[in-house]
Amino acid sequence: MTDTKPPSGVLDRGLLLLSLFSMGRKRLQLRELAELSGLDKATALRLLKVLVQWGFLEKNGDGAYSPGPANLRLSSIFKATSNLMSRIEPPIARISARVEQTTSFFIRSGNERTCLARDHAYQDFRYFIDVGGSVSLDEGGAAAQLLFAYTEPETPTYAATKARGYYISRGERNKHFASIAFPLFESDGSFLGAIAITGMAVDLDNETLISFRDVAHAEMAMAGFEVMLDTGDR
Amino acid sequence: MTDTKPPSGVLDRGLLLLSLFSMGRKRLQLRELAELSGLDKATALRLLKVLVQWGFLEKNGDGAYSPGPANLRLSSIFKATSNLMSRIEPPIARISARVEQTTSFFIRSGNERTCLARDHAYQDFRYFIDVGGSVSLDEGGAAAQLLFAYTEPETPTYAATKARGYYISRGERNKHFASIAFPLFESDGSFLGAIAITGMAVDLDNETLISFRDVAHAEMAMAGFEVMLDTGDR
DNA sequence: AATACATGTTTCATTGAGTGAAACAAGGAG
DNA sequence: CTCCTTGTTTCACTCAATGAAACATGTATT
Repeated sequence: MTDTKPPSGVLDRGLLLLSLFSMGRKRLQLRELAELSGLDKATALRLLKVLVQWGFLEKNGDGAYSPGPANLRLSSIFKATSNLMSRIEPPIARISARVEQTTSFFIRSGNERTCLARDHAYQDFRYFIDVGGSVSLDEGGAAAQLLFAYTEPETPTYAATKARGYYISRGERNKHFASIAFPLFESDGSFLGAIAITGMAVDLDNETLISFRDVAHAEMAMAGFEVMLDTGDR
Repeated sequence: MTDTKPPSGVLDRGLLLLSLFSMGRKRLQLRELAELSGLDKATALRLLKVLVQWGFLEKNGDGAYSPGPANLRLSSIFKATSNLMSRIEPPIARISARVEQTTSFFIRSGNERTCLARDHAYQDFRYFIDVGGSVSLDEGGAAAQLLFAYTEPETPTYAATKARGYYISRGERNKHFASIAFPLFESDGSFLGAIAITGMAVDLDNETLISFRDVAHAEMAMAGFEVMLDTGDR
């Protein structure tokens, strides 16, 4: 119920409070925020006032807090700036067109995965979260497993995933869907996030999914990204 | 050149750093951030590290900072939560359709105005900033004048604008455009922001603009907003 | 090459801003 | 009316934030 970490540093604590909000917890009141963050009520209250003052949160009539308009402002600057997003959208769209399935790019953001780019091919499922949306990593899915493998301390399971280079999930989040996820690296070898290709489980056996990965690898490589880490064979 | 206020409070300072970014200043380096905020280099550096750690900023290859993906996350929660935005979009769209001009809703956010909603009617000018975008109030425009009038201490000029109930600008920001802006209030009488209707100056004489305001007033009233403050005639 | 300059990073003694327990206030529920 | 929950204010103590200075690194200028 309670998080086990009350972080030190005023700014850390403020940003922690902000980060407690998610699509699943859009509105939180003082008590919940204090509980989830592990902060004292008085401390949380003081920080919240500042966050409201700057428009990063807003206080609703019933006393609950929710994200404010300042985030919209910064988000649109982020979109305009992020060369990652403008670089990644074209190859995502091409992969999506070639495999005729939904292709997404996820990054880890705290303990959630955020969808930075997505192309739906011809399908128009409303099941999928939108760009900018995020879900807890604990809810699983191929992309979540992959993000864990590359951002958590190494375990045998994670090491296996990394050695394999992809993760396939069937019915993990929704029983009718199947996904393959694989890592994406910057050209300097730094880990960026997970590409996931998702479609109806009945259409996609494992062999097909792996062939999709090959298609995606080729497109991403052409766009200047790395898809496999050098294992240092020199 | 330098801002005259180095605010106290660690969280304040951190959020100040975030708020320095705008569509006009998408990327800032440590020196600029320290200068603009009035903070010591060392202090700014420490705060920036935290902001990067949580994904609110990211450090680009050349050492410059820019807003990070955490903003995208919170922005999409904001959009999903803000009943203001979901309430205001339909009437904006209807006004836009009826007057066949671009209709926007601006709020004041610090010393800038942020576009919370917009409908372009049939036009597709790329001149306009997007939803979420913001520009300094000092750059003027009808919406800026109106936001000033309702959020700054009263002066004769501001009082006149409030008494009139609208503000018309011609060629203030761009010589080919003309706008009319008027205030929007919550049903409890609290000030929300400015509605602005903008189009080509040649098409829009003042009489036309004022008739647009009447259209907009009717639509906004139907959507449950107040458009004029009671002058207390009881 | 050598020098000067601009920008980023680390260190450390000082102190004042942040902390949290407790008391207080304001509702709501039973 | 009383009990319980949630939000707000107060205040003495102390730890985390501060900023000057030294250091590192990189980029122009001569």
